[in-house]
Amino acid sequence: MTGHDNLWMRPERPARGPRPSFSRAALAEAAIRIADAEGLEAISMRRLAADLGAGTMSLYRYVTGKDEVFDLMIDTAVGEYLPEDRRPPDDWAEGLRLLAWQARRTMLRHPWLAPLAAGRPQAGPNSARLTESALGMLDGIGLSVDEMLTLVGAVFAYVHGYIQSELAEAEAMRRLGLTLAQRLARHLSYIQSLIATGNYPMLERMTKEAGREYTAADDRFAYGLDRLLDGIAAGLPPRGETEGPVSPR
Amino acid sequence: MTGHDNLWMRPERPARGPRPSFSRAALAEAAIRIADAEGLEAISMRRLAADLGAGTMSLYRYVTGKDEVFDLMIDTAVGEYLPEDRRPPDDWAEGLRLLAWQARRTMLRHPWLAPLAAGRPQAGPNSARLTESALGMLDGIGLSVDEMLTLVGAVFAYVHGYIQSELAEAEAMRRLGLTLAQRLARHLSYIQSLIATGNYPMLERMTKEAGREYTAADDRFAYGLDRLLDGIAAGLPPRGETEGPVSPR
DNA sequence: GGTAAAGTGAGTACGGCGTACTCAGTTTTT
DNA sequence: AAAAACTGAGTACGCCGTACTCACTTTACC
Repeated sequence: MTGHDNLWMRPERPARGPRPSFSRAALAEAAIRIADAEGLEAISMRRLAADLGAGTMSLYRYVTGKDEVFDLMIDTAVGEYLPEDRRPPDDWAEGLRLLAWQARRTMLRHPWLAPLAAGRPQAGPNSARLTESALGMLDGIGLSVDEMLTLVGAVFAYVHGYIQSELAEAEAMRRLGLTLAQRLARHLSYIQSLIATGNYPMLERMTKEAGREYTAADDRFAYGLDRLLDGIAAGLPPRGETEGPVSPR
Repeated sequence: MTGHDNLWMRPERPARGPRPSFSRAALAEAAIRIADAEGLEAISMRRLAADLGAGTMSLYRYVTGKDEVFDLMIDTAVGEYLPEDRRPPDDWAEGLRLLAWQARRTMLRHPWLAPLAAGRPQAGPNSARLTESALGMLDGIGLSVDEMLTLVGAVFAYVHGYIQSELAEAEAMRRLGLTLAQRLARHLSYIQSLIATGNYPMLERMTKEAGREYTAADDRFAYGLDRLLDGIAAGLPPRGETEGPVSPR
């Protein structure tokens, strides 16, 4: 036990011995490439090692197990939330909105990210930069740190939840049949049988009226995000005062 | 191919042949019992069959594969969102709030539910009842069906996202060390090393100021939910008019 | 009441997985 | 020169999902 049981505390280069033949970043990149192309399930230690041109068990010199591979992937991808060149807007709500949209774009580009990140707390360097950035946006508007964390947590909860449902929908369509029509027909016949009982008036309306005005996934995402930010803003203390009507506790 | 490739359309009792020795409901219950006690990973076809006192391959008479086991579990658990005895409140926001709280309570009782349900669209009978109920709450306030779906989707996105992060936190604490102190120390030493660079002023404040006022997970959940519902309400068309300032498109 | 359908537990098998362990050999720092 | 830490290769264990067969029992229909 060297005392470094945390991935991010462990030095990447050993004190002595030969130079490792690839880097953590390369490992993360290779894993991300596989997951992007073939899904999360395609990642195995054997496959990853093969892609890196390494022996399977050599990976365990870089990483204590598969979980740390996932940690590396997550933190690398989370880095894409934050473009380094642009400074965040002055308005906190604008800043969080921008962050949310960048997060969504990243999670759509890496469909494995949202489901994977949802299940584990994040502690890597890019996650730290993200937290730093988000909290920085809220600095100076009269909130305590605890309140800031509650507020940011609410926004990210929505973002993660929305994107996961968006991805699940897309994934189901991609997997079963190719066409939307096929997929609907599959479930619709069951829903029709429910409607026939007469106990589902709203579902009946749904089958008849839904889809009249097509709402893009972008717009649905924007709707919830903007309502949430509106509601938060309405509850914040007005400028100069320390207590608002509904501040995040 | 009998034509019933949908689990819910397939008759539970065969037209001929002996009575199956257990029911779909019993299968779902057994799986839920395992997952509640030992986590989702503890569920395997072999284990599930053993618990049911059945041969492993006999399960495939009830279900086409493990995925359908999950579908059964999800739909059974989702049934707990909706207590049958109580009628929903007249106010739509009150109704959705209540539903959200019931969903959260159920997902905390079954920690495997949120991660599992997030990844797949739901099409079972209880999911249908849930959709029916949620849409019914929004009936008569001047929204189209598409708008209702967008609105409900936003609320559930938040609920799912929040609970998953809540569960991830709890899980990480349960798994690593038992105490909160241990877990914090593990990551804190890394965060301290970041702070030492001077580039993370907000993280520095966080380590010093966070936790002054303890915010219960319940309160944080309520905060985001209530802000979201507030924001939605503020955007809805006022009574009697058909166009509001920000209606869900 | 016979027949066909659909259930049953048991067993075998295949290919994949994470990961623990060994080994002989090489590279780098002290 | 010595020690540390890397390397690919190989072996092994115990899980997993699920496909397939077998001899059998139970039930519904004609």
